[in-house]
Amino acid sequence: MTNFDGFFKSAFTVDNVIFGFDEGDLKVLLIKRGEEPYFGYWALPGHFVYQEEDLDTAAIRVLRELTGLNNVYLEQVSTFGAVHRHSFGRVITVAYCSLIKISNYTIQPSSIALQAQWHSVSKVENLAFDHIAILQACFARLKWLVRYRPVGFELLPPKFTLTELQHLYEAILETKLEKRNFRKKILSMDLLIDLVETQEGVAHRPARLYKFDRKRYQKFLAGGFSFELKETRKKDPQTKKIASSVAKINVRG
Amino acid sequence: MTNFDGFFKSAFTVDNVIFGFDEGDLKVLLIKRGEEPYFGYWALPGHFVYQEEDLDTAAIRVLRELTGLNNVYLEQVSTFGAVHRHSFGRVITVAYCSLIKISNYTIQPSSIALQAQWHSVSKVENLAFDHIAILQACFARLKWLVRYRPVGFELLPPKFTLTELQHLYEAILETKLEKRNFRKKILSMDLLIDLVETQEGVAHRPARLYKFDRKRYQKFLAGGFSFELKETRKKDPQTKKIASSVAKINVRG
DNA sequence: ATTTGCTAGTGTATTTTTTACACTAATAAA
DNA sequence: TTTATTAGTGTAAAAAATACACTAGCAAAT
Repeated sequence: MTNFDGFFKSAFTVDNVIFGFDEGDLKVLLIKRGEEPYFGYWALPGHFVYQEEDLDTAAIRVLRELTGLNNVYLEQVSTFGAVHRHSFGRVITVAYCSLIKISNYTIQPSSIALQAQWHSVSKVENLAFDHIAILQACFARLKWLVRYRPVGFELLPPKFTLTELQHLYEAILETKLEKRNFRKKILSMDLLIDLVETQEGVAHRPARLYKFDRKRYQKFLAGGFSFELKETRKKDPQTKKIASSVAKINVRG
Repeated sequence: MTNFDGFFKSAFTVDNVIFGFDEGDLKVLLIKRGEEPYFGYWALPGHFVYQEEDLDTAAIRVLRELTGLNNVYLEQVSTFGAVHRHSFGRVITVAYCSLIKISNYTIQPSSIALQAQWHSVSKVENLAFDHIAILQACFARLKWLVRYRPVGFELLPPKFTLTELQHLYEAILETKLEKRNFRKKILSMDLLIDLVETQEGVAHRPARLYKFDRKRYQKFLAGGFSFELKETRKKDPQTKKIASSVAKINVRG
């Protein structure tokens, strides 16, 4: 047997892009680093993976240590392994995307970080390591995902209004959506349960509250599922020309 | 500074799921392992990543050593890192999906493997390590991708007929498509160049040959792109009921 | 020379979905 | 009672998807 010892000199970490939604704005949870390298920089929460620990387990651990949350949406997105991305040696990192309801979140005292804070995704800059690239990859994944899977609900409180849901989509997709059509589409999916309750304490007509029908979604998954959103069609003739030659071929089943 | 030496004891590999299309069937290129562990098993082509080598570079290297091909479609899919997946120690692997034109492929003498061979994706079983799971992940990715990006062309020879293209889609999506509608959709995308040439040596009306318009695709990417395929709608009432409550929301821009 | 078998390729009516836009409804504060 | 503000609806017109039956062109068989 050839000797492979030379290869067993690397480490790997997980980094977690934790998204939340608040005040009509998509946020990401960042920590301020308390050690070198990049001491004092904002960074994605992450940690080395232990020798006897699976990747997903490590990602769940990081999430739990930071937020105290256990059962949240978590998905592996991609792996970053540029040779010199870490000064300690060869460290590749597996990026995870998670979606949490901000209202559930409380900073944990046993945290790995000096401090943790929500930042508007659109305003983040200058993170430690290659974390900006990781954030971008996860944001791109979220943008994609939200069109085909009803993951948006993971970011909202259990009860929400259709307008809140629309604002969430608009924040993630960075676009405006048409109210009438958005509602028609969402309701036609039969994935919302009308709680026959309304908002309280608002200075205008109170909106109806809904919750996500998880059971119904499970049934859809079994039978093939597609979930897309259309922005108000642009008036710009150039764009329109391109859009009109776009084609789709769906498979359902 | 805390001592992190304990973490620098791992290795990582890349594994490459190389798809090809031949005889109306989707194939994957497998190698027969010439060393332990799993000596003699079929496996995905892969290799350890060198200390001074980027992940993508390693994937490209493996592909070149096996096929001699250089400029092919290659995409990172996901990373597998279960604790005991490799008997030498902790080894995580980054899975890549690549698409090649089978006609371009010739087995390289300097190959890493005892032998390499195309296998029908639908018939593969019993691979080394967790390679079945990796293959499944990459196949799922391809199935998804092909609906939204015109990557199918990477698998066809430079000149192809619409029927060949349809058969490719049918093989990947594991479904039947309706000829008239498939053609309408594909042609409406304006991504094919009509070569005004026809097949030769067939015992029936010869089909027209097309090639993929790469330049036009670049323009589409800039302006937002969507690519889907719809299967002939099922007659089964249960399925139909579900399909009719599926909703889509597209963003173009 | 004609027929047969086969695959290529087209026309189009119908249904479904998308899009756009203007309308009505309900609440608190002025 | 009026005003401001957001919630929520009706619907016509356009576009896209679907289904299905048709015609076209070639070689081999008769």
